[in-house]
Amino acid sequence: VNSVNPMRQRAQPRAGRPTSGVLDRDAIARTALAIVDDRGYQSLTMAAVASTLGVAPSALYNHVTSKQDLLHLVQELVMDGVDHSLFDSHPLDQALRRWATSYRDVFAEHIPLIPVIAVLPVASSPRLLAMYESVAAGFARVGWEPERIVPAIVAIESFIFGSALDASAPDDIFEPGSEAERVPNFKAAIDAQRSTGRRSADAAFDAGLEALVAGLLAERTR
Amino acid sequence: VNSVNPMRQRAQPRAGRPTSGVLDRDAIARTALAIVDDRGYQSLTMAAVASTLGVAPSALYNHVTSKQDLLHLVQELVMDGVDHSLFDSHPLDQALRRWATSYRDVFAEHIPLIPVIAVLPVASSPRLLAMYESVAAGFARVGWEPERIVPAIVAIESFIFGSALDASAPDDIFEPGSEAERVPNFKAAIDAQRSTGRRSADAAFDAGLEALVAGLLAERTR
DNA sequence: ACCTGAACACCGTTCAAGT
DNA sequence: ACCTGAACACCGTTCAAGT
Repeated sequence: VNSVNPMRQRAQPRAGRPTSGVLDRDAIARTALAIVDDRGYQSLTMAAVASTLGVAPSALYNHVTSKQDLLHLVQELVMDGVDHSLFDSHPLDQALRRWATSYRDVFAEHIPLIPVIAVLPVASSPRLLAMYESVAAGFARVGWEPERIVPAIVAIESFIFGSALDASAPDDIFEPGSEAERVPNFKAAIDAQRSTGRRSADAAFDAGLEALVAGLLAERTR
Repeated sequence: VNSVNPMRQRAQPRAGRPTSGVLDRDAIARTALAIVDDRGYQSLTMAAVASTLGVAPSALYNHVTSKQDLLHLVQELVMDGVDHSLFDSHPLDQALRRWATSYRDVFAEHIPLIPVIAVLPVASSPRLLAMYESVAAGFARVGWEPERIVPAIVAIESFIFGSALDASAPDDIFEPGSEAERVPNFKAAIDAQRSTGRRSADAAFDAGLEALVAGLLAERTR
């Protein structure tokens, strides 16, 4: 309005290319992860990421193509917590257990990434690809038939994703309530499990992982 | 505007209580399911349900408390496709296979319901409760220790949900692309699996289900 | 009791204008 | 090349007004 207005000198950035690059994909990804870690996925909006970085939401689109793309970046960071280091130094069953447990624990904290990773082409995720190579090598080393390796990996991964989902649910969802006397077998099973003092999600993960690993590694004669 | 305007006589409903009850929870649920079945979950909006029923979106809130509540109703309809009828007439392993397969097939078509059902209190879903009773009775009948039944059910269910997610993914996501020579074991496993001609999701479900059922039903001596 | 219509508080995303 | 700011096309949900 006033061309000599001293307010023209401002701390706030104006439109136009900034002198220093304020944004890049890595900074955006880390900011997104920080938001998720302390406020959860429902708080992860493009506006929240932008405001944390001190830019307008539209500025993000110079670096990421979409929110889906942003979630891919977060997934890549989060995959760091999955431990597939044991496959070249330990027995297969031990390496599988360690891998599966760390994988479940990571994704139990990142449920909304599960649908993202499930449809993500592995070629676009270096860490996912490195993980699959480690696990595949672990199976190959003990002489598995090549065509059975991918199904085994996918089966364990499916169990992991389902278990992560389950681990994030409240503890009391199995309470049959007023219908208890109409489902006596289920009610008895619930009460018996609860009396062990363990979370049913944890007991289920342990029992399922043992069964799956034992079942897969057992010699088959069909 | 004009008090003698003949347009006051209209086909469109006005505000106020209609002479016949046009809406109820069941009609809303069936309309929602119909939209999902032929246009998918991304088309399931409160506005779409309302417009199909010929009402304003806000009218739905006289019958459902939220979209989450609407999804519960859809889940209840969809659970009808899960077959838990074999547990009182067939061997446990056969009943488990039939149950798991139908359960996976249903939820592969209803992926967005998986997070809904994972946190849904069973007391609020009669069909979910009936299903758990059947499965629990199946385990009890063959003499399982009561405290092991719920973990076994939850483990299989976790595998089912993960497998449903996996079944909905595109077929070519495992293609390592330009990174192929850096992941030789994984590449070889992918090629070997593909040469079998089966979808890896289906091979994984079969292998995993066999391993899980065999592993769970095997006598344990720890 | 149960509808309409207007409004609210968000979303992700696009794009012209600026430097 | 990379930012701002305005705008768009949605969402789910609330609520006063009406019958």
